[in-house]
Amino acid sequence: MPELPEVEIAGRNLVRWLHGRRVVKAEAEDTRVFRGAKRAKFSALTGRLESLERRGKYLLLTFEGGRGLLAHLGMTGKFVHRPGGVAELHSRARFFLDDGTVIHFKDARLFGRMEPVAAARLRQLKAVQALGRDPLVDGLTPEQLREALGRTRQDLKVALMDQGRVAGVGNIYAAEALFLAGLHPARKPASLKPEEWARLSQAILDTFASALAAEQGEEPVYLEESGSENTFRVYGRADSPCTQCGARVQSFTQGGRTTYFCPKCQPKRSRGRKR
DNA sequence: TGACCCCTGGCC
DNA sequence: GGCCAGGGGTCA
Repeated sequence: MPELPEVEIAGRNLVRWLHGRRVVKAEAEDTRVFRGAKRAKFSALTGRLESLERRGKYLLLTFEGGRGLLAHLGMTGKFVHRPGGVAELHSRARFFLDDGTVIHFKDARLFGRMEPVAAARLRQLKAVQALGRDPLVDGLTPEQLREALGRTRQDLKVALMDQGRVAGVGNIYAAEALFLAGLHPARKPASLKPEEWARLSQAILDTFASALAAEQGEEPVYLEESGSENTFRVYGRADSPCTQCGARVQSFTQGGRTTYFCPKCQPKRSRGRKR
């Protein structure tokens, strides 16, 4: 399931696959992925891809002729590039290219979103306007992170996952970044010291950077898909020994989602960190 | 802020 | 057979 790094890779793949090629036909299934948007509008997404931008977990695509597409992968969405004439399980929309290949948008659970809209309106869409700072696009200094999270009374991890504060951090990378920073997920943002903001902003950037470096594959594999392996430091490791200190990793529910953390590496009380 | 909803599939 | 899942949206 895609968070910022996976969406970034999806965008890079699309750009690569469409480079120097044209979409000769676009077609979509009648699914809730299109949120009531007219399928005919999707069919109009032909020609060259003029630009592609990622904001948080959203992709903003502009095709020639001023036609745009807002895409969100949801929990199980992905783009794949296939030879023509190959059926693809859960394919919800397809771009047929002038070299005979096909780009499928697959989505088993239909939590994804594909919204054809005039390119000029892409950035004005409410979903895009509501996004907070994107760490990779806009940068993320300790001060900017504190500015984005510091005034809420939500738990630190819940605030981190709020797309209106920082865009692109989901459940997995929130857990990973907090572990890297040595911060308990239930800390209150107001209690963080300057050095803790610094550790956290750096941890977010590092977590994304290493995920991006590891995911330079042709095709994304999400955790929980068959054949996938848990390479995360704490995420999904409840009751297993911490990869850093050996203490038992714990989990609890926070904001409706499961949080994983190491009680020893991420103490509830603020404390200096050994170096 | 929290509860529930949308869906299907994989795992125990 | 039941539980769980990394997304967001909406409602009270």
